[in-house]
Order: sequence, then C-alpha cells, then structure tokens
Amino acid sequence: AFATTAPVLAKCTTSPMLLSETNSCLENTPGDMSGWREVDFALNCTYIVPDQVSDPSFSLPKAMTSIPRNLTFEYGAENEVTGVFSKEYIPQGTRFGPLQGDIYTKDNVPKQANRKYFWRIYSCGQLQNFVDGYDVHRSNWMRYVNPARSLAEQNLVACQNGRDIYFYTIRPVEPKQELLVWYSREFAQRLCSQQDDVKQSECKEKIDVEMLERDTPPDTPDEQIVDFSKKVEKQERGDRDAENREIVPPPQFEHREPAPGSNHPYLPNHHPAFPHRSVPLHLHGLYGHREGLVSSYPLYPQSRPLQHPYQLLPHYGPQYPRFLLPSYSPPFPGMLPSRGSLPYSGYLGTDGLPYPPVGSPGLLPVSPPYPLSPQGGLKELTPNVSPPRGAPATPELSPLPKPNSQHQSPEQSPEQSPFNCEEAMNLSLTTTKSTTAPRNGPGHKSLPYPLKKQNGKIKYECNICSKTFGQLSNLKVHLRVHSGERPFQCNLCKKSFTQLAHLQKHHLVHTGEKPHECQVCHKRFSSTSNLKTHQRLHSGEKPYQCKLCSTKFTQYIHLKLHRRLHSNRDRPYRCQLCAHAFFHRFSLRIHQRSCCLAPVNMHMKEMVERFDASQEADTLTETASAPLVEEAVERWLARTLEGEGKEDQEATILLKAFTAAINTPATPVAQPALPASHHSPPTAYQERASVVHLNKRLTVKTEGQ
DNA sequence: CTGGGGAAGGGGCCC
DNA sequence: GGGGCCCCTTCCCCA
Repeated sequence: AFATTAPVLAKCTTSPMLLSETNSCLENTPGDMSGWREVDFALNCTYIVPDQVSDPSFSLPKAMTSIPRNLTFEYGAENEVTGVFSKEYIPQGTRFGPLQGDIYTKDNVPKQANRKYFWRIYSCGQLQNFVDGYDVHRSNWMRYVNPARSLAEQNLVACQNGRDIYFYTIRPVEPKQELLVWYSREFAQRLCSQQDDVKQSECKEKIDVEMLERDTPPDTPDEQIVDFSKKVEKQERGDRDAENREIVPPPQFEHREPAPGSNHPYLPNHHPAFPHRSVPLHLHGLYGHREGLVSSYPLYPQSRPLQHPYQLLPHYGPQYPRFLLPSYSPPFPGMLPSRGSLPYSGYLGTDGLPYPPVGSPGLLPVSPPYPLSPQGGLKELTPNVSPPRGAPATPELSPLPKPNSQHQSPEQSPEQSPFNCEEAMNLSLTTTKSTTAPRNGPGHKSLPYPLKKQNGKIKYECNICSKTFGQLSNLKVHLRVHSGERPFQCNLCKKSFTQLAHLQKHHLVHTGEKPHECQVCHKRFSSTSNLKTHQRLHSGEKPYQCKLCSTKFTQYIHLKLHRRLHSNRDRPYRCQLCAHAFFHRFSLRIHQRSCCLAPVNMHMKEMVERFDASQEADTLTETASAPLVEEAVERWLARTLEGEGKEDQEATILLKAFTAAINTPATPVAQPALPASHHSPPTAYQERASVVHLNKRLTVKTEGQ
C-alpha cells in the first residue's frame, strides 16, 4: 500500500515552499499527527464539515440545530445533551468548526459570566479575546463536545486557526463513537505561557470559579493544561514516569469514570498524566453513560489503515490524490473532500481559491481557514469559512499578507466565497432540492447543466471548461475532474478514483491479474492500451516521428523526451530580434507579435515556446491559416493549463494574447530567418509531420464532434 | 544520457 | 447511472 506513497514523499521534499510548513509531518509515522502544529492541521486537513444551517424559525437553539449531519447528540435522563457522537465513519483529518459563541475581550467579560465554556483566543502571544459557548442560542454544537480523559480516547484536537477554534479528527472516528477533544500542543503551550499574564489580568477568584465549574477543555486553568505532545511522550514512557509529571489534568478529567474492569494504563485513574484525585462529580453530570461507551470501542490507536498525512497534500497534480474516501461510498452528507485533487487547485504556494467542486453537491474543497505566511506563521485574515461574527482581518504573526487570494475577486466578500459554510449547505441541499443552488463560482453555475445544440443534437455543456457532452451522465462524470470527487476507493490501498472502471482496473495491481495477452509473444498485460502499445513492437508501427531528425517512436513520451535533445540550432525559425528559435513558422510569428519586444512578458514568451513544441503545433502545417493555428492554441491551452491546475482565467488571458498575435498582419520582421545550416526551405517540414498517426480525439475537444 | 518497454492512472465515448 | 472499452499520458525502470 505504501508503494504509492513513496513518490509522494519524495516529491514533497522537493518543494522548499512546503518543507518549512510540514517538516514535522514527514518525520512522523503515517497517521500520526502528534507532532503536527496548528498550521499543519489547517493545511493538511482532508475534509471540512460545516455546521448545519437551520431555519431561523426553528425553535431549538443553535447549539442544538447546528450539529453536522454526520454527528448526533446523546441525551441524559433529563433530556440534556451529554455528549456528541458520530453517526458514520469519519476519517482522520476532518475539520469541524469553527466554534461559535459570544466574543468577549478580557476587559469586557460580564461579571456574572459563567466561564465554563470559555475558550481563549490568542494573538501575537497575547490573550485576545474569549469565545464563550455558554449561550446555547449563540454558540454551536461544539460546546457539547466532551474533553478526552486520555490520549487513548481522544479523537479530536482543538486548534486555533486565525481567530477561530476548530476541532480536527486525529484518528478515524467509528460510527457511534463519542467525539472527545483536547488541546493541540501549541494551544496548550499558549495557555501555559500565558499563565503569568492571565494571573495578572484576571481575578484569582475567577480562576477558582473556572476550576470548579469548567467542564470542557476550554479555558482550562493554566497550571492544568496538558500538552498533547507530552501526552504522547508520557504514553510511550508509561507509568514509570508518572511520578515526574509536571502537569496535571483539568478537573473535568478527574471525575470521569473509567471503564469497568479496565486496566488500561491511560484511563483516568491510571493515566500517567492524569493522576487520580478524588473530586466531586462535575456540575454537568455528564459522565453517567461512560461505562457502556468506553467498553464499546477498543483502545485502538487507529481503527483503519491510515494514510500518511503527506498523501493528503496536493502538490504535484492529480496523480497524487490528496484525499481518500470511505470504501466504495461517498463521504457522508456534509463531509467535504479537500481541494487536493482539484485540477484547478494548483500548488499551495501559488494558488488562490480553488473552484468549488460540482460533481457531488455535498462536497466542498478544503482550504486552510486562513492564509499561510511564507514563514509558516499564521496571520489572521477573514477565514474562508465565515466565523460567526466575522472577525476583522488583522495580521497577527505574519506581517506580510500573502497574495494567495488572487483567484478571488477583490470585491468578493467572505460571504460570497465558495467556502462559506452556508454555501456549502446550499450545495448539499441541491441533492434534493436544486431550487437554492448557489450562484457563485464556476462549479455552481454548472449545476443546471445548460444545453447547447450542435449539429442538431443536444449537448450538455460543462460551465467550467465548456466541454460538451452528448449524455448528461458523461458530463456528470466529467464534473468530477473539476470537483475532485473520487467516489471509488480501493479497499486495499485506499486509493480512490473517479470512475468505477478505473478502480476495477486498479484492482488488478493487487491481484496481479493480466487479462490481456499478446497473441504474438503471449506476454500478458493488465490493460488493453498497454497491450496495444506493446503490439507496436511486433508490428513495427512507430506513430510518433521527430520532425527534425525523422526518428520514430512507439510512444509519444519517447518523442517528447527525444525532442529535448534538439537544441535551438535545430529550430529553423529564428527571431532576428532576440535570437529565439522555433520549430514552427507560426510560433515565430506569435512570438514576434506578442512578447519578443515586451521582455517583461516572460510568461507569454515561455508559453509560446511551449506551444511551439506541443503536439498541437505539430499537427499544423507551416502554412496553416490563422483560424487553424488559433484552434490549435486553444486546444493546447485547455489541455496544458488544466493539467497544471491553472484556472481558466489564465487560459482566457493567454488565448487572447495568442489570438491577437496570430491575427496581427505580417510585418517584415516576422519573416523567418533560417540559419545557414538549414538549406531546406520551411516547406520541407510540412511534409514531415512529427506525429504521423495521431488519435483523432487529439483534435476533437468535445464529445461527438 | 538516451532510447525503449512496461505499469498505472485519467478522461471520454458508447451501449 | 453503470459498465465496458478505448485512447492518452506519465512515471519508472532498464539496457
């Protein structure tokens, strides 16, 4: 299973931009998030689960109605909420939140405030404000999540991202399992480091109140904060170090009942980090249901094979899937796969806002809730997922705003962002009622599947890439390319695919089955296309020919590699102004009319060169008409930019530049100047098409054309 | 380094 | 919508 992760790891190390962000991830074993920083959670989380958006006329408080669909409350004898449980399998790396509630600065905390649901938000190392989850009408379901009593049972970690608090799953959560949260290491460290300040700025009696009343991790007294990493360390060391503990658990841990008969060293009364102390049962009386629960699930470290976190990263294109889905089933409603596989998502360091997926309306891409600074620090900009009361975007740790929102128009408000929670919910609704389909983003506008007529036949058009399809189902499958949805997962290696057939084909990798046999040499292949390629060896067919040296190849990739060998001198069309040379006359023309005299336009220059060396350019004759060249450019741009995860805005700009250059009337300088070594006129190259046999679909962009 | 062969994944078309 | 199939592309490895 890890064979597929190896190249990912190798590739990750080649990205210096990401190294600083994620080094810690690499050092850990697959699935181990104990070394992760908050930034790692934000960066690498695989799914986001938004809160449910309830009808305002609904009589229940928001804390009750906001619970995501994949979670459920457990109720006590008095019908009070006693805990939050999963309804379905929830993968590791799932983000919940942000936590909602009343916001208080440390100076305007109401005197009568009950602080047991207080969470502290820090900025620049200083206590910035509190989020108070006490009020059920203003807080969300996260107030009900119980604190973990031990590392063994902890499945959520609380992180401050920007000025919001999110809960991330640090291991897969099985159905009917309780969500139990504890602080991230940094969170704990912040709380610890603030100990003195807090003591100075807050009344000691308030601290005492907290100690007595607190029931959740929030705002745990500083001296009782447990560092997640230390918990790991202590778990590894076992009881022998229990004596040396420097940190003690918050009071809420101390009155949770251990599982009957449990002798697990990390359950409360044995946990090295949580020495048992006899204290009164907590005010909430939450833990009467413990016995059944604890015994109902094992003290697993991970209940399913975990992927290395780095497999979640989308650095190098679609062949490295970032997110994984439960076996053969799409994620539960409301669970949102990451943007990782979005072809348009690009690299983390350069992309802006990826398009929202459209294939599965319940799915939305994950984006860190705040931009990451090049230094790896956090800065507080308006989160992509709108906080309850929209904290202003003020840089915190990183002074320089990172221009990574280039894909989002400046005037686009956070509420209009495709990552807005409510948008996500609306998208979810479109599975049943499409009446409220969101209007923003290219994915959204695709949902009504606009019809087009081509040659008298109805076509379904993809509004992202404008490809048309004769069948709606084909369009729907195609939309997965944009959405990143990969509903078919291999249960052996957890790789996921957009189509069942691909999964079936992939399965042969595991079985070793090779159903396709070469009738000549009886060698067997897993796929027909590989057999076909192989059969060229017997037939002698070499469809790919180099235009410059006439060498032929059986595979296109070989031609591509071969062409690198031809240096500038082999390119017959040389620019007299800058000495750049091209394989094609039309490329030279484009070059001279678009970028040659505009040295600042390096990107265009590079793109002209790339087009010149492309298959599409090869299919043209040197005297091809402007519309034909334009068409080839368009095809090439669509293929190239999509493959690189670039957005269509860039394609549009480039196409315009190309088109303008192609259609500019000829000038004397545009005439090719052949090097002395080239005595044959350009027309000679017309007769030596580099690709002798090209699949017809190379020139066909839309179905049935 | 280059050419060559195979493995595997991805997109699309047709039934 | 699902399944089967085809073609294309890329990566990897080897000589």
